[in-house]
Amino acid sequence: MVQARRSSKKTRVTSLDIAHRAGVSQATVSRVLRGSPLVNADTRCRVEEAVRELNYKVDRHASSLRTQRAGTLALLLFEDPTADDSHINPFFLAMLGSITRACARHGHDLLVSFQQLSDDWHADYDDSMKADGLILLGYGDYLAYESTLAQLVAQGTHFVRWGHVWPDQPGVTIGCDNANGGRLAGRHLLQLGRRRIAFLGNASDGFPEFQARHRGCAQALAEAGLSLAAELQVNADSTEQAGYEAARALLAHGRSFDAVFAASDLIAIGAMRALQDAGLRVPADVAVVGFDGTPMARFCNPPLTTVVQDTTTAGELLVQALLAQVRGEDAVSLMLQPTLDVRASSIA
Amino acid sequence: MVQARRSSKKTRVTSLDIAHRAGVSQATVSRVLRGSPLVNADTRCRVEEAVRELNYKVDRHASSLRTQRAGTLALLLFEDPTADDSHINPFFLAMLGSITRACARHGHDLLVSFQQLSDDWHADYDDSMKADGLILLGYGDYLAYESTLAQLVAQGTHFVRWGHVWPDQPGVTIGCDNANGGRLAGRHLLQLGRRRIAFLGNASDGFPEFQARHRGCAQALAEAGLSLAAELQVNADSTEQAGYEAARALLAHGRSFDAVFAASDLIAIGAMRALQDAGLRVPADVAVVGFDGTPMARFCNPPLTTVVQDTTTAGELLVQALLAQVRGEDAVSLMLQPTLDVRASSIA
DNA sequence: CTGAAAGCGCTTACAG
DNA sequence: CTGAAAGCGCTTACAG
Repeated sequence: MVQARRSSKKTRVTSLDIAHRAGVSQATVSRVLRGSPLVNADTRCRVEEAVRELNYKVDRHASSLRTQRAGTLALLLFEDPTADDSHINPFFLAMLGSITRACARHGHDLLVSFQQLSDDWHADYDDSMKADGLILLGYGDYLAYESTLAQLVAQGTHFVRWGHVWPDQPGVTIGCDNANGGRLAGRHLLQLGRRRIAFLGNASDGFPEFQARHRGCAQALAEAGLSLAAELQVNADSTEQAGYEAARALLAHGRSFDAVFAASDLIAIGAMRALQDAGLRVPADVAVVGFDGTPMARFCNPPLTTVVQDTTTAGELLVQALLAQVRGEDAVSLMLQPTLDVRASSIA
Repeated sequence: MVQARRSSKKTRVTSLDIAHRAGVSQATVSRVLRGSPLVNADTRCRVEEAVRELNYKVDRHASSLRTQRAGTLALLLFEDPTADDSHINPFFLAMLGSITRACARHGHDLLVSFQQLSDDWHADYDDSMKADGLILLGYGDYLAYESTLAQLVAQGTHFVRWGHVWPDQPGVTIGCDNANGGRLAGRHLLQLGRRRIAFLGNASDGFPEFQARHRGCAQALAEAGLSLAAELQVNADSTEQAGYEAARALLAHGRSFDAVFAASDLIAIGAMRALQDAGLRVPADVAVVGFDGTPMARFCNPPLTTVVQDTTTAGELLVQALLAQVRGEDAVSLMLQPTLDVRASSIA
């Protein structure tokens, strides 16, 4: 099989070309480029000039082959297999953005890959040396891939995960204090005089983040001597469609409620539409609070009160924790504190 | 500087280990893994078994160093320097998603990088062999980087660009038929009986895509013997904020209009808010049409009529065109036809 | 169909 | 401070 060469391109400039031009050995060129202090200032200048003149760039493959380090991290984004093509969860998209920037700040490249939880993805990126470490991001049933995490640890693969933080979890996890986020939402609604709060979102064991949001909200109510009524909880995945349907189900059952705490912004936006379609006013009849702090929350009508996860900090911490591991240092799991953005969906 | 080794990890399995285990030469292992037909079926099986048993993965750096091909594409996303961290244009985020998937389908990895137009980015990814080719995506003033494109061509860098398609452009561009999109929007509004159509978006030479959308809409009006009034055009970047301000400016001037065609969904969503804040009803008083077909368009209130760019097809075509170039084949620029999604922001 | 060997372009002890 | 040399792990003519 004949592969076309990049015919239009001049033959590649190597460190040997630089060495000739600068009148030094190839080893010295390498030292200059790696920033070694063992180089005479004059020599350094000559080499740097040659590098500039010939527009030389170090070959990453040769360098990585030698050093056994890729200078690259891989982001594996796990998607709900049912997700349609254009529909990546906006929260994870925001995370992708902040992780990309964090990688750049730390001088690393980022490989991005979308995966299904069911895939046999494993540590392919790591094993083939494409990346020094993995960042795992995603939704779907946590239980489904817990065993894979243990395997990654056993193999010595460097990785960090964004998600719910448990006490004895395999590997390093950075996550949001979801319970506290739920508490913020609950207290806010209580302050507004709401008493019958519905929770929309899957609160089963496979979805520990949603579960913690639910638990936190329940705690806030308990502090006030109230409780989150079980019949006002409806399961929903994190999609607008699921939120719409969950709110419809709630209405269909004829149960009275004066507030909705949705486990995600998408669910909240879907729920608001269902409420409005049913002739209810938001927030006059039903106050709505979401979770995530996605850009959409500002644009919907009415603008959505939401528990904000700071994706910029999250991305930075994920990258820092991963690079620490790569350097052989210890990294620990930790939780970020969310904040509440109050908008018109909850206050009149 | 002492670098910690990945101490917890067993020493790396190489093709030589596989060769020993399978009782063949290392060269044969490589042949099997590359899918060479010059291997006995039996031998192939033995090698494949050893690969499985030892969980061997080809070292990408060694392979790429030898073949001079990275098996990786790089996506350079150019951002408005003023963009705040969490605020990547949702249209480009959707493109990122579809490009990631398209790369996976074609067996390539994707490196993602955010860049500022002003940066001296150039062809770093290509020169350092990190990627076989570049996908350029972004907004901001086109004129600002046209010369850089010519330079890429001169260097023989493989790249494709998403953007406005001109007749004699350097390199390969895939883009939307923006003029036709503008025509779709214009005709739609005319059909609804609207006559005084405002255009929100920067229609200067530096923004050829917006300009084409404006031109197309003007043509639709011209076909009906009408015209797009110059005093109803207000510049706006593609942000919700800019859309809000542009609509405010329009209202402040006291000019009458019964429809808004916004150059992007973000502009449209901002404009809708400004109109509603001013007590106008959408669409009863003013019909609004956006451009892009972002997910947000469905969620806002009222849901937004918008000219849809098919990001899935766009991503696939970008990757195909780039890989064709990498193989040494010719690739040509082409335009995708947009469609119109009619929603409640234009029809009652 | 298979093996021995060269070589991709670096980095880094080692010797001076 | 600098150079000569080994070697990272592959792929692919070349010879059989």
